[in-house]
Amino acid sequence: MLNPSAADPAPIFAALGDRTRLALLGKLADGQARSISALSLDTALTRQAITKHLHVLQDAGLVASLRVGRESRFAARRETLDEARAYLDRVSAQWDETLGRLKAFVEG
Amino acid sequence: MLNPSAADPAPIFAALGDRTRLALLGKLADGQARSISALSLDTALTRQAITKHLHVLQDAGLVASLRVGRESRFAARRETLDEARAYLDRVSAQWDETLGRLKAFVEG
DNA sequence: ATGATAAGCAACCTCCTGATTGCGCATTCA
DNA sequence: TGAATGCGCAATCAGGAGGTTGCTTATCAT
Repeated sequence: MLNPSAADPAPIFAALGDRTRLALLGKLADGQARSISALSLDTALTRQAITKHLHVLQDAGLVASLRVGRESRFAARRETLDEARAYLDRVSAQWDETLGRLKAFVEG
Repeated sequence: MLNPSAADPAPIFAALGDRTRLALLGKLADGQARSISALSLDTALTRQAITKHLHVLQDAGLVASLRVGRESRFAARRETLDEARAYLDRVSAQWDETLGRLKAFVEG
């Protein structure tokens, strides 16, 4: 299985837990693949910093890369984000089954 | 506004990006409030380690604590998890608007 | 062939994180 | 009152995260 963190969503959330990386995902949200240089524009960070962040996203499965000529293009991956969504939905559903939470909070 | 990270979901995801903390949220998923000691059972970690993780979750707004006698009880907070869900849903919806992503991935 | 552009690699640095240990304080119970 | 329980605080430590700089390699255009 090449899919990273199939049954452990923590690495996915960890990858999402950074402003810069969320911004990168935002830039890739239109579905277009972009080179590292393109993704480094409008950023205070260096190209290498962006590269590292992209690799973190890639290790988490949130983006995929493809080398085209001298540039390597990154695109967002749908599946992994859906994994994270599914996990939160599951937790949320579990919480839904328990009412009177505030009551229990006081009474223990 | 006391609500942490109202417009910046990164800290929420960062808090979720740890196995131990996800496990803690799992234990609290039944809506019951639990003491630190109770949450430290069935764990290889020390009580202090659990305490730190709980504070991380609290700073992110994912749990709330209440001191009762000599114990401090933690309970899951619904709102912040919903924030994270809403964010992922927004991103996902944005991605939905763009078809032919794989096509664009090659063509750039 | 030459120069510019895109990216990779490696070393380095600072700061944060996860975790431990040791101790002290408050609360409950016998 | 005295012992046990639950917790907080502080110091400490190893390792990883985020970021930079410097250099090299590959590709494209002229």
